[in-house]
Formats: sequence, C-alpha cells, structure tokens
Amino acid sequence: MAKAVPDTRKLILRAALKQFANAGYAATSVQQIVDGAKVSKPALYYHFADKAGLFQALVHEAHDERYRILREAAERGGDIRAQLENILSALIEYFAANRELLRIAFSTMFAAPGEVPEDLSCDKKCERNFEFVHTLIQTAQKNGELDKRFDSRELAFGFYGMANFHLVAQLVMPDCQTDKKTAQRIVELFLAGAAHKPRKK
Amino acid sequence: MAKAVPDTRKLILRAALKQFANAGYAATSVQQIVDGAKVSKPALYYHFADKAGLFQALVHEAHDERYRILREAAERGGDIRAQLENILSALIEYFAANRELLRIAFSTMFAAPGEVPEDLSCDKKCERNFEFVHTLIQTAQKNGELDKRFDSRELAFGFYGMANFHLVAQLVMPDCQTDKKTAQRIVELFLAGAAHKPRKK
DNA sequence: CCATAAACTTACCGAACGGTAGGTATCGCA
DNA sequence: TGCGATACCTACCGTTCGGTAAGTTTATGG
Repeated sequence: MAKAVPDTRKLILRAALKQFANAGYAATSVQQIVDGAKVSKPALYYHFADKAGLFQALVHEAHDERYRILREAAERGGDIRAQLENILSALIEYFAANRELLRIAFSTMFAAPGEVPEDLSCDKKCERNFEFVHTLIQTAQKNGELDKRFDSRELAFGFYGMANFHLVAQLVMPDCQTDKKTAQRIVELFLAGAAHKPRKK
Repeated sequence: MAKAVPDTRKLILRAALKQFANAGYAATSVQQIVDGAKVSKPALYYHFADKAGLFQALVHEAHDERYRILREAAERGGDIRAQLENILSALIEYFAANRELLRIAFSTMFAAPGEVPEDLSCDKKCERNFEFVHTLIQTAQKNGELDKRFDSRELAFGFYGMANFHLVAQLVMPDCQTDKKTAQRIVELFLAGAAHKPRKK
C-alpha cells in the first residue's frame, strides 16, 4: 500500500508544471517550485534527482500524452480525412484543457539546444510523434487517397505544420477559439487546397 | 564622424546573438557574452542599459529582417502563387545564412511569457509580419485567385503554418536541405491540396 | 595646455542560484 | 521494544548571477 507517497510528489509535479510552463526551464528556480508546492527543497530533491530530472518527467509526460492522443484518434478509423479530423480535434480539445503540457511540448520542440537540460532526449519522442502522422499519410497515399505527386514527407510536414501552428496560436492568443469545426476546415484546406477551382472534379 | 564606436558595440551584438541563439535568454549569462566578445562587463553596460535591452535589440532586428524579406519578396509581384513562392524561398534562403536570427525570432514567438523580458513587445511585430501575409492572401481571395469558401485568416494560418514548420525543421535538422524547389512544392501543396483528384479541372 | 566627455578598465557588491549535510518524525515489522 | 527504511526538516554551502562604483585612457575643442 503506497498512500502517503503520491501526495507530495504530485504536488511538486503540478507546481513545477505551472512554473516551467510560465517561465521556461532556465528562468524557473527550484525555490519557486517548492514555494508553489508548499514543500521544502529537500523534499523535492528526495523525489527527483535534480532540477533537470523533474523537468524531464514533465516533458516525457507531455510528449507521451500527445502520442496517446494521436494513436487514439487515429484508431477511430475512417478514411484519411476522418483520421486527420479526429487527430486535430482531439489535440485541440485535449490541449485546450491542458495548456501547460502543450507549452512544455512546444518549448522543448523549438528550444535552443542549451536552453534545456542536455540529455533531454525529446528528439526521439518528437520524431516518433511526427512519424506516426507521416506513416498515416504514407498509407493513405498508397491507397490512392492522397495525391502521389507529392513526397509523403512533404505532405506530413504540411499537415503537421498547419496543425501545430493552430495549436500554437491557441497558446499565444487564448481567446482565439479553436474547435471541432475549425479542425474540419483545416483538414479541408489541407486536402482541397487554397486555389480557386473554376470547375469541380 | 563616429568611428571608434561601432567596433565594440557590434562585437557585443554579434557575441550576444550567438549566445542567445544557442541557449535562449534566461540560460545565457552576461558573463558568457562579454567573454565571447572579449570585452569587459561594464563595456557592455556602457552600450546597453541591461541584459534585456541587449536582447531586445536583437529581437527587433530579427523580426524586422523577417518583415523586410516578406515585403521585398512580395513586391517582386506576379500572381499569388509567385508571391508565396518568392516569400518562402526568400525566407528559406535568408535564414539558411542567418540561423541565429531565425532562432531568436522563433524562440520569442513561442516563448513562455516569463522566459523573456517582460516589456519585450514582439507581439506587435509578430502580428505585423503575419498580417502582411494575411493581407496578401485576402487580396488574392478578392481577385478570385483563392477559394472563397475559406476564411482568409484560416488560409493565412495554413500557409504561415506550413512555411514556419519548414523553417523550424531547417533549424532542428540542419542537414535537411530546403531550397527554392522545396518552396515551390510547398506552395503547390498549399494551393492544390493534398487530396488525390480523379479528374482535372 | 587644459577641460570635457566618451569609452572604457579593475574590482567588487548583495542577492539568488542549485544543491546538500545532518538531524528528525513516523512508520511497518521482528 | 527496537531497528531500519521512508519521508521529510532546518540550516547552510560554494558559485554565479546581473549590475555598479570609481578610477583611467583617449580623442576633441577652446
């Protein structure tokens, strides 16, 4: 029976998430975290090896959550349009309710190399997440659902780029509402293209 | 005649750019900058009010350069396809040669609020840059070049998202070559859409 | 030939940093 | 009742931080 344990550890994680999301890794002090969690500093160092280890725990959670969302949404099946719509609206919905995790995920994706702990191996997780979408698109391309003129990687870049930009926008401009309908229109834009078509089909 | 001035100031700016790009704002110390520039700390504080002021100078340069690139590329005219191609390939080309400035621009765009000096008013510059592209797209839409079913803002988001994602990719994976041809294919993807079309027109 | 101001220098400040040494309360278990 | 393990605590460490006070050199103009 582990009962007395999780309280403090989770308290620390929650406070750290808030602080890191608000100020980034380097600008957040361990003192701020323990103040926020209302624990002592050695309590933090009892549960985590160091500041970097605490941060890593959160980073991995963020990327793994993202991966889980991706997989669950894609498994709901349907054609590529339905899959992309599901993925995008699931990401939007989840991260609307978990803005801090989203912030952590992006700030490690785009961070300068020295801004974040050295051994933070999130490259692999970022790549894994991207490759999941890439594979989805590759398959759809082989099935004839997507235009074969494009390189599958370019297609994945295109979709991932549009999707991430909207997610970031949600972060930067919180009042800019982004919902299921938005997700549908983004996918429509990705699939149909922006150009005006004089004749259909 | 100001002659003796620019040497030290530019030395500091160059060293600061490198350091900030490599480690972000918070994780870069003033000491590292002055060591890199081979000047003394008070020499830095003679030319800049404080660490934040030095950073601001670089941020504004980064965003203004980006704006300049956008305008110059758009002014070369042509239809919306040519304009977007010009913009994208100009951005890719410029930032391939100025990776540090690109890093500064992105790390301030996506930074957590507390990671960067408070009064750093780059929101306006980011918005200005985005709105320039937005206006371009709006005009093209009115001219009938772009599909009127989409909201102009969504179109701009889509293009800006794709474009920025490729620029970021260039940052994260330096060996991933991105050139004029890539720019053309990205624009083609944006305009034509990813979906397979059984019949043309 | 000296006054002034620009462009620095050496030497240092107090505060905050990440992290720890060493002691303590509380538990299950023998 | 005792003994070790867990889960902390207070107090403090050495280092580095951003920033500055006060003195020095150099160019210029009167």
